[in-house]
Amino acid sequence: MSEFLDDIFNKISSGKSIFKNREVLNIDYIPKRILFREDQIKKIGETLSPIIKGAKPSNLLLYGKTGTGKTMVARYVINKLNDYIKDQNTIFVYLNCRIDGTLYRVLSEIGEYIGLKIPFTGLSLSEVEKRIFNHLVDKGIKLVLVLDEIDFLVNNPAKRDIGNDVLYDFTRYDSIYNKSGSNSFITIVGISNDLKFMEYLEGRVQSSLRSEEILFPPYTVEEIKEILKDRVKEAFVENSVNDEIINLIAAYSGSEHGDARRAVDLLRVSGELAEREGRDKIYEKDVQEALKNIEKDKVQEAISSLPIHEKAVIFSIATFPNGETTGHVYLKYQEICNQLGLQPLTQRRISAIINELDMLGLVTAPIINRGRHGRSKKVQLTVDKNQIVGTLKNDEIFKLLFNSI
DNA sequence: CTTCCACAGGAATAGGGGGTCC
DNA sequence: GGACCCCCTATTCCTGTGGAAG
Repeated sequence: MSEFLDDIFNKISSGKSIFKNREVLNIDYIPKRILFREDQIKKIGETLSPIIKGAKPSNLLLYGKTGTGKTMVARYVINKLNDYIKDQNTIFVYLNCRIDGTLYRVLSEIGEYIGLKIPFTGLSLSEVEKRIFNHLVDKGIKLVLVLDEIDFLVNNPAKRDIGNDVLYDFTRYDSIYNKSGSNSFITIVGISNDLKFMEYLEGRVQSSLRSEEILFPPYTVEEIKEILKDRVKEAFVENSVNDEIINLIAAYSGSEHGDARRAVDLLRVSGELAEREGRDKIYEKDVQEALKNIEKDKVQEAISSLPIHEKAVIFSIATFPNGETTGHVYLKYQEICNQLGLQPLTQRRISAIINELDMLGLVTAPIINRGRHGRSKKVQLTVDKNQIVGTLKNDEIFKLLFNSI
């Protein structure tokens, strides 16, 4: 047992690492020079530049799919801009609306950034908003608010109205709320990878929010290669990653829609695999292995963090290799609940859970019409069944199910 | 051309858990 | 302590619907 560990640790400590600077491969690393995004950087810079003189820049929207560099570019420009700003009361706030989760948390986070203590629950949204605005007016703060994945504030039908209301208030702050002559303002930089995002926005919010729009196209495979080369130079010891490996990674990750984040991630994991074996070079098999690992980790993480009923549902789905209708999945689910001693939820709820699993990318659930046989969803696993079973075997409650078979 | 299946998915509601404010 | 707030899960009730079977 302990020789095992010694073995691993020895390899790492004695063998010289193939990494020179691992940090370069982190998701939130901002490189010193950014490739293939000059136009976007320029445009954002120009739009925001009035703030250097204390004037309000117009609002801004950044569009593009995942891994096209939106976040990185936004942060890059803001960091640079910060160097030019002497005014204590000019504040840049970056936050990710999806990670914060709810509108309330987004607001309280904003509050925190501008030096306001907002309890993490208990207040009404309008109260939080009022406090933020009052504080901004009092201190004369100039706020540039970068809202990453801003679509999360309005793409939830249940909360769409509230999301729109709050965004509207924020865009209106300068003219309505702040009439007392202080020169405080709010500029919003929205980032979205959902191109349908606009449909969720009410007209009144749209017009003020989208005064400037900047598109981030997917990277081409060639561009991804260049990006990878750039990172390799900084991150790895010389000669540990050759061009073939770079081409391979670029091909794997770029073919779909030019996702640079995925490419860099793949590079990092490949490197880690090679390092773990004490090698000084990345081989092709490392990349393949890394590809598998990334997928596996994602699935495992997604499933193990699921609530118990959702686990039961996905397990039910997993028993039908060719997809099944909601009704049959529900019957199977009830069966499983009985075996586990669980009170089954209603079908309505299961239907919603299936949709949630769909959103997580674990299943597909397109609606199908079977005429006389009604209308349903054809629910099918998109990941390997063995991964589901494997993960659930380690689950405290699901273990019972497998032991009894 | 009509029927009618097997659900989808919206709306209203409840309740429990987190809290603040006065 | 009471009024009130947000968040999330879940229930009940409901109306809507594409197309094979008749």
